[in-house]
Amino acid sequence: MGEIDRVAQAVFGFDLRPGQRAAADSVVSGRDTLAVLPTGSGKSAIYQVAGLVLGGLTVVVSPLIALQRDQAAALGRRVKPSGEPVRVVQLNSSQHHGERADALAGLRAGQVDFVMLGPEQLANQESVSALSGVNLFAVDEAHLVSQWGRDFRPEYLRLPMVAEALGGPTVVALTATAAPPVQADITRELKMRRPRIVVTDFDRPNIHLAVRRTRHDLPEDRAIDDRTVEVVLANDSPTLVYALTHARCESLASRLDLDAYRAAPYHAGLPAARRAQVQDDFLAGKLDVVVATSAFGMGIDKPDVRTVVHAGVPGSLDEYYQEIGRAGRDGRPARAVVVYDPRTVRIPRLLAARSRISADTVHKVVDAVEAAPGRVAVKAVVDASGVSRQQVLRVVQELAELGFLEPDGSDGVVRADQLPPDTFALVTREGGRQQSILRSRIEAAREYAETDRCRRSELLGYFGEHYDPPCGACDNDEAAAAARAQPSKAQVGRRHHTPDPAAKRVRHRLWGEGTLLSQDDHELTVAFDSIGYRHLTPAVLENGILTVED
DNA sequence: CGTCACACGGCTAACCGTGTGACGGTGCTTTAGT
Repeated sequence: MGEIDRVAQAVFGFDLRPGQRAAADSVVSGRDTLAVLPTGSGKSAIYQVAGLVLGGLTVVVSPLIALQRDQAAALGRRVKPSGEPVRVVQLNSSQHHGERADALAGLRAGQVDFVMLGPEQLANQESVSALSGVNLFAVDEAHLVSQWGRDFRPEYLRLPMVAEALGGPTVVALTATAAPPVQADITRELKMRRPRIVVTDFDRPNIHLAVRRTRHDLPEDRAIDDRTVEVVLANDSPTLVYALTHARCESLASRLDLDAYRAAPYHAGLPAARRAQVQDDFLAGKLDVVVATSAFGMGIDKPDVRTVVHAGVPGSLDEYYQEIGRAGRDGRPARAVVVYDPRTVRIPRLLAARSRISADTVHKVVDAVEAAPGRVAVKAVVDASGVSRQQVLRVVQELAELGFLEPDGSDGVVRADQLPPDTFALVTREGGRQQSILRSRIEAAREYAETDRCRRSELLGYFGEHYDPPCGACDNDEAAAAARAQPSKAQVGRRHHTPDPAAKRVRHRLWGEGTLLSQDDHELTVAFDSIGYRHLTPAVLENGILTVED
């Protein structure tokens, strides 16, 4: 029995499962590691066990203060093999002065095993300078690096610089969902060195998949609400409904409330206390239905959610899979239903368009950077340009990726060179590239809703996993079986699917490199690094437009 | 970007086309003032 198993047993009282074990092994041997493991499979055990085996300080980056708090509380109850308690501290803005001072003092004295914090804390000199002896740098919910780093929380993209400033510890990134292009994005953005990627089977066979169309003769909102209520009534609760706007959350929750469900809305427009109450009530079984935006879900571990309904298709299948993954964690049958109305696709489209950095912002930031000689601090650029810190960080990040700037782990931006005259055009072009990736992800989600093929096969195909249809547990397979009049049960259970973590890399004459996700007689699906998802005819392989790399 | 509610003009009775404006997600932080 190795050190890893001993620590897992002695400290946590369980054996690691194969995926956890493989990831922990890789981390302990010093390899940067990305672990893509299904929700509820104990991803945190990986950095916890590996951190204790490696010794020293483990920095854990986690997106929500509530998650940091939960993890710290759970970990702080553990006792090391030496008999000492595991020492965990947090750093965030909700702490009292004394609490923060104690945490910093403990860190400076080198008495801490784990520090839990958000990426923003790592832009804070006081926090960073207290960290020493860091042997492991863990990024939880790592898909957010890709999902939020470019716009919403740009501090996510500064993590690799901080890790380097901390002496370049081993990096472990953990997530439940990441299609191959997202995996590539995470390892690239975190600047992981020769990353080992551990991916376990994506399929959740107990979740039945279906899509219901709305009535097109009704106004959009009414059409969605009607069909969603119908679907909720027809399925078992507890139920989680995902809506795209606050207004839909409110109207659906009140309609379901009238239908004698204990239902509540949940979105970022509600006061924090109310949100906490809804979450607690849902976990405690005091609510049948929560109607939420994407704000709901991270850190929610409720095993008996029977139904997840999407009132409108989200902006990507990555988000979709993340959200339906909250159904049926107890392994018992559960259902995921999309209420599909082509009109609602405008919402993800709008949000994608809005996430683009404005030309005006790019101009102001570029001007401010050019006007200051040598090393410029982000704060100085904020003051000089009149642009918000968030927006400045986004432009600075783009300039860094283009190789014009070298940001460092502090608040500084190091100018490698004079900015070339076409800087503005290059940043804009990069923005256009990001836009086309976002649009292709939206289209892939829409295609999932519109397909008449096996949904499991389509969904897993998006994640680069081959699955031979039919699954027998989706609406399309059931409809096909019914159409054949003599449904053959022999099909079910005789299925073949293989995780394909080493999906083939290909090169297209126009679109450059990408990952081949699926291939059959009449269609190839490729996720291109430059433009996102595209469907191609197999002829492109024969005429050499697309070539497979070794 | 796209949908929809509402107002308006046209023009004489109820309604049609056109124009206009409102609306739309995710969290940290930090500070000023109750």
